[in-house]
Amino acid sequence: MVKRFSAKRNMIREALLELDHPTASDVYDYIRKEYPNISLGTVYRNLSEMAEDGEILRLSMSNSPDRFDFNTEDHYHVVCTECGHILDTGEGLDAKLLSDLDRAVEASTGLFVKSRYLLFYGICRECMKKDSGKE
Amino acid sequence: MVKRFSAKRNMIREALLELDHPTASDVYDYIRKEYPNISLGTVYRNLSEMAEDGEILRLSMSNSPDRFDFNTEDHYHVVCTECGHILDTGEGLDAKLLSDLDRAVEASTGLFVKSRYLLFYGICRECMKKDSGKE
DNA sequence: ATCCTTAATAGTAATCATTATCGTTATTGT
DNA sequence: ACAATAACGATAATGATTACTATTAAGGAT
Repeated sequence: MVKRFSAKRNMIREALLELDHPTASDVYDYIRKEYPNISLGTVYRNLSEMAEDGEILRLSMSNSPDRFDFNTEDHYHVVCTECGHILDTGEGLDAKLLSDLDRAVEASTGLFVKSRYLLFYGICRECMKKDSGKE
Repeated sequence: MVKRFSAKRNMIREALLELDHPTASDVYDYIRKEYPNISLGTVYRNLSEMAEDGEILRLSMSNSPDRFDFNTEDHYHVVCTECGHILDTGEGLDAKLLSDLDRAVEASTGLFVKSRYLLFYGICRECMKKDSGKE
């Protein structure tokens, strides 16, 4: 199936650059401000295809809609449990640590590790400041 | 809200012991074989409450329904991308490796890590044997 | 520049997982 | 036994996502 040029797909790319780990509906809302005639289905279809093609990443968070990331470099995500903000780890998350972890998992399970999905939860800097006053 | 005895909840506990990381509907089907009058809503409600209470774990896999784990010990999960089988890591997944990883993430993001969700993908032993014949 | 094939779209229906509602049932303390 | 209300079954509702269908529009061939 040969890919054709699509203005909508480019708008979606632009939205991904502009927004921070947006959901499909974030992207939809963003584009709709300028071009109210885009369809939510189009957003979902394009995001899914782009993720399928490896052009973007799909992040599945528990209990909330999937999010998408234009950054396909090897990196991971952290979620602030206070404000919900999602941050990227720098892409050089110590490769040795990760491969040691893979080896440990392999030793423990017998499964040959091909990839991993890591998500960290905690308190971000901003919320730490905000919270230090109260409690 | 004081918890009362519930025969259905005990059936759900039993199903969790019997089945391997089941979804809510796996549990429902399992119990229904013996007690066809159980309601799917009851299964969902109990599983959610038990997970909320920390009696069991809720695992959210991407693109598939949540799964539940009676084992609340500190451990992680690996998924075989061939057969879909979910395996537990032994619970002693080198605490030092994990805390080193936390520190690396903290250094990279500024977020103070409180917990993590780790999922590994790969090929399990059985599928490795099966596959070694072909290709 | 026009024609053809079919990718892409808008609009909407359908599906899937999950939660909420509500009238009834059943546990447990009095 | 009785009253208060947790738990239940049945089913409606919600939210996220995918599927369907008729229409539009890339872009290569004529």
